[in-house]
Amino acid sequence: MANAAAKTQIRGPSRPKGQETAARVREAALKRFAASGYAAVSMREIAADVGVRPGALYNHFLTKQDILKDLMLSHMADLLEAWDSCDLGSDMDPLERFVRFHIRYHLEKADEVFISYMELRNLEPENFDVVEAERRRYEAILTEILLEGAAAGRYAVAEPKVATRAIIAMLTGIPSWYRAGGRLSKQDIEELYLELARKAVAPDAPPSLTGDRMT
Amino acid sequence: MANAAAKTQIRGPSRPKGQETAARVREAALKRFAASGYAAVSMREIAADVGVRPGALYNHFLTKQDILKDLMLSHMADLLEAWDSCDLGSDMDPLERFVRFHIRYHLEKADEVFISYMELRNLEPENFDVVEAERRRYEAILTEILLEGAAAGRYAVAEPKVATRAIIAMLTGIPSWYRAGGRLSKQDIEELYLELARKAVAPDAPPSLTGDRMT
Amino acid sequence: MANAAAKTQIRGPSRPKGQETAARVREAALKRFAASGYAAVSMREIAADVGVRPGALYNHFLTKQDILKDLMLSHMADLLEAWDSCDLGSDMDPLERFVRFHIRYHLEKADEVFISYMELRNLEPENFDVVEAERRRYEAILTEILLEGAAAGRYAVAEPKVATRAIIAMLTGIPSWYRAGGRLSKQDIEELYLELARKAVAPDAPPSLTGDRMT
Amino acid sequence: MANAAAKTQIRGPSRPKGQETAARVREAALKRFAASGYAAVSMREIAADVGVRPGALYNHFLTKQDILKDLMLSHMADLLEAWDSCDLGSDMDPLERFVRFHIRYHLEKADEVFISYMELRNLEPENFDVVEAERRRYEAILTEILLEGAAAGRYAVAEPKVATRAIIAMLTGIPSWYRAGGRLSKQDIEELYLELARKAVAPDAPPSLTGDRMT
DNA sequence: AATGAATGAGCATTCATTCAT
DNA sequence: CATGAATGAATGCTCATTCAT
Repeated sequence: MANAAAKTQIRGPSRPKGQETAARVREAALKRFAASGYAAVSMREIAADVGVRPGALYNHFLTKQDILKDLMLSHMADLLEAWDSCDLGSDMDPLERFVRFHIRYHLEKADEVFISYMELRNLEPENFDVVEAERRRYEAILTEILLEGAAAGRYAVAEPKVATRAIIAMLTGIPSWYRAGGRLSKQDIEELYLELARKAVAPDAPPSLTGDRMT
Repeated sequence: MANAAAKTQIRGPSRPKGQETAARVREAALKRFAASGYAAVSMREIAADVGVRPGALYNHFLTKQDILKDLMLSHMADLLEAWDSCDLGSDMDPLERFVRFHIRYHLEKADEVFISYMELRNLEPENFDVVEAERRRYEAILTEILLEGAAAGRYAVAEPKVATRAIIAMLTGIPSWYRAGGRLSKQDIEELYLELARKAVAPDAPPSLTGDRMT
Repeated sequence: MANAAAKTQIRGPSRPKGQETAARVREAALKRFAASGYAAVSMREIAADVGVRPGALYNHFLTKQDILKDLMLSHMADLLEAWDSCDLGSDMDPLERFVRFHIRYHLEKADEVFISYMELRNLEPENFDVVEAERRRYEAILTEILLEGAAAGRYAVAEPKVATRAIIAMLTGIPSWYRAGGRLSKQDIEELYLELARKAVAPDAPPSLTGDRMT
Repeated sequence: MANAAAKTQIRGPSRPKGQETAARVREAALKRFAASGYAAVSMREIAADVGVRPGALYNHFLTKQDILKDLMLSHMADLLEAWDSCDLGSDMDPLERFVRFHIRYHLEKADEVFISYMELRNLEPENFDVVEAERRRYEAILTEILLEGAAAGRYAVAEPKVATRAIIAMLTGIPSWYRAGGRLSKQDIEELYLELARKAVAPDAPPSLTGDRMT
C-alpha cells in the first residue's frame, strides 16, 4: 500500500481524525471520479459524501487536482507493489501468472484502474509524467516475460512491445463489461482470457500435419 | 456519411452558410472533446474555435449535450455503414477482413472513436442506449464471424462473445499508442495484430499431433 | 474625458444598453472602492448596486482588477486632459493657476482622487507603472512652473521637485477634511491654500528692513 | 511604548514566550498591513510570518480587527508620548521643533504612520473615534504653536487650523517618496521642508516696505 | 444566423474564527 | 500556548442557456 493513508500510524493514534477524513475523501473522490469523471465532480459533492463542509477538504488536500494526483499515483504504486508481492505460484508459467494477476487486480480495483485510464488527460503534466513512467514500468514486466519466453521458445512474438500492449488492452477491457453475478464467474473469465492470451503468443501452430516440430 | 449535416443537404447549396457553421461546430467540438473531455469543454471554447459568439451555437444545436449526441450517434452510424460498404476482398478470411477494417477505421477516425468510448457516461440515458445498441450491433458482426468460423472448424472459441470483446479491446487500444512516423507503419501494425488475433482464436493444434510437445 | 464610456456613441445609439451598464458599473465601483477600499468590495456588491447579477459584470470588465485599472487610468488621463484645457485665465500667475486648478479638480473628483492614491498598491505592476508615469507627468507640470518662476525670480525654491511634492501633498490633503457646508467655502479654502503655497515658495522675505531688494 | 504588550510586562520575564509571540504578531501584521492593506491580509499570512498556525493568533488577539486596533492605538499613543518627551532643544522656535520632530518620527515609523492613515476606514467606529481624537490632539499641538506664534507676531496665519492641516499634510507626504540612499539625506529633507513650512506661515513682508516690489 | 447582454446556478477556493486535544 | 480539524459564509469567476435586436 502506497496510499498516503498508510502514513497514519506514525505517532500512534494521537490524531486519527484527520487521517480518517482524508481516507474518506479519497474513497468518495474515487467513486465519484470513476462514475462521472474528474471534471464533472465538484468538491461540494465530495464534501457531502464525506459529511463535511467543502472548506474542510482543503485541510487534507491542497486542490482538487491534488486528490486526483493522490489517487492515480498511489494506484500505480499499489499496482506495482502488488505485482512484486504477488503470491501466485512462482512455478506457474510467467505469462499465466501475469494474466491471472492482472485480471484479478483489475477486477478488484476496478475504480482505480478506470480513473487511471480515463483521467490521465486531467493530470497536470508533471503528475502525468510520473503516472506514465509507472505504466511503462508495468508494461515492461510483461514485455520482459514475452522476451524471455520467446528466447526460450515457449512463445512466438514478432514484436514483444506490440504484443504487450495488445494483451494488456485485451485484459484491461474486462472490467468494462464484467458484472458480478453474471453468467461467467471471475474464474471462468480468467481461464478464457488466459487461453486467448496464451494462444495469441503461442509458437506457430505446426502447419497442421507437419510432425517435424521437434527441432 | 451519417452526419446530421448530410440530412439537409438535399436542396443543393441553397443555404451553405449555416451548414458550414454547423459542420465547423462539429469539427471543433470533436477535437476539444477528444482532447479535454466533454465536461471540461465549454461552449465558449467551441464558439471561439468556430469564430462565432457562444449564442450562435444555439442556432445549430439545441444544447451542448446535443453536440455530443450528434457526434457519437453519427460516428456509430458511420462505423456500421463503413463496414457494410467495406471494400476489402470478400474472398478474404472474415476475421482478417474484420481486423483490417477495424484497425484502418479506428486509426483514421481516432478522435471519433476516442470520444465514443470516453464520453459514454456523459450521454443522457436515451442517447446512451442508442449508442450502446449500435455498439452491440458492431460487436455482433465479429461474434457472428467467430461463430461461423468455429462451426466451420476454422477457429476455436469457447465463448465467442468473450473473444469478441477481447479482440475488439485489443484492436481498439491501438490508436492510444500509435503515432504516425513511428517505427511501425500502419501496415506493420495491421499485420502484427492480425497475427495475434488469428492465433488467439486458432484451432488448438490437433491433440493427435501434439503429443510430442513439451507438455 | 478619457473614460471608456466616451466611446459610446460611435455607431449611434444602436446598442446603448451595454455602454450604460458599463458606466453604471464604473460609477458603483468608484463609490464602493472609495468608501471601503478595493479589497473590501465584492463584485456582488457592485452588481447589486448596478441592478444586475454578478456574472453580468464580466460582459463589461474582464476582472475586478480591470475595473480598478479602468477607474485609475481614466482618472489620470482625465486629470491631465483637464489641465490641458484648463480655462483659468492664462494671464494668471502660473502657480496660482495650478493651485486653483488642483483644488477645484480634487474637490470635484474627490472619489477618483482618493482611490488613485489609496489603491495604487492594488494595481497590477503594469497598470501601476502607467499610473505612476501619469502622476509624474502631472507633478512635472508644477515642477516646470516652479523652475520657470524661479528662473524669473518670482519664486525661490531650493529644490523644485521637493517643493512640488510638498505643495501637491498639501493641496491633495484638502478633500480629506473639507465638508461642503462647513465654515469655510471652497472659495475660502482656495484663497487660504493659495496664500500658503505662494508664500512657501516666495522669494526670501527681505531680512525685514533691508530696502535693497530692487536688484 | 504604549504597546498593549507593555501593559503586561509588570511581572518581569515570567511569561516571555507568549509576549514574544504577540510582539511578533504585531510586527508581522504591521508590515503586511502596510504593504497590502488590512483587508488584503489574511490571518493565515500573519500566522505564517510568525511561524505559527492561524488558530494560535487567537491566543493573543481576539480578532483580526483587534490587531489593527492595537497597532493604530499604540501608534497614536506612541506619537503623542514621543512629542511630550521630545528632546529637541526647547529654545528652538516651536514651529521648527514641531517640523523636525514630525519628519524624524514619520520617517522612522513609516509603516505605523502609513497604516494609521490608510486603514482608518477599516477601524470599527469606536476605535476610529479614539484614533481620531488622538489625531486631533496631535494637530492641536501645531495649531497652538501657530496661534501663539501669530499672537507674538512671529507668524502670519489667517486660519491656524487650515495651516495646521496644510503643514501636516505636506510633511506627512514625505515618507511616500523618500528612499534611504537617495540624492537627499534625511537632514536635507528636514531643512528643505522646514524652510517651506516657515515661509508658508511667515509674516507678510511688512506692507510699508514692500511698495518697491513689482506689484 | 449572429450578436451583445443578461440570467441563475454553480464552481474551486479562501476566509476569520472556534475548539477539543 | 499551540495544533489540527472543522465551520459557515463569502470570494472572484465561469457556465450553459436565453433572447431582443
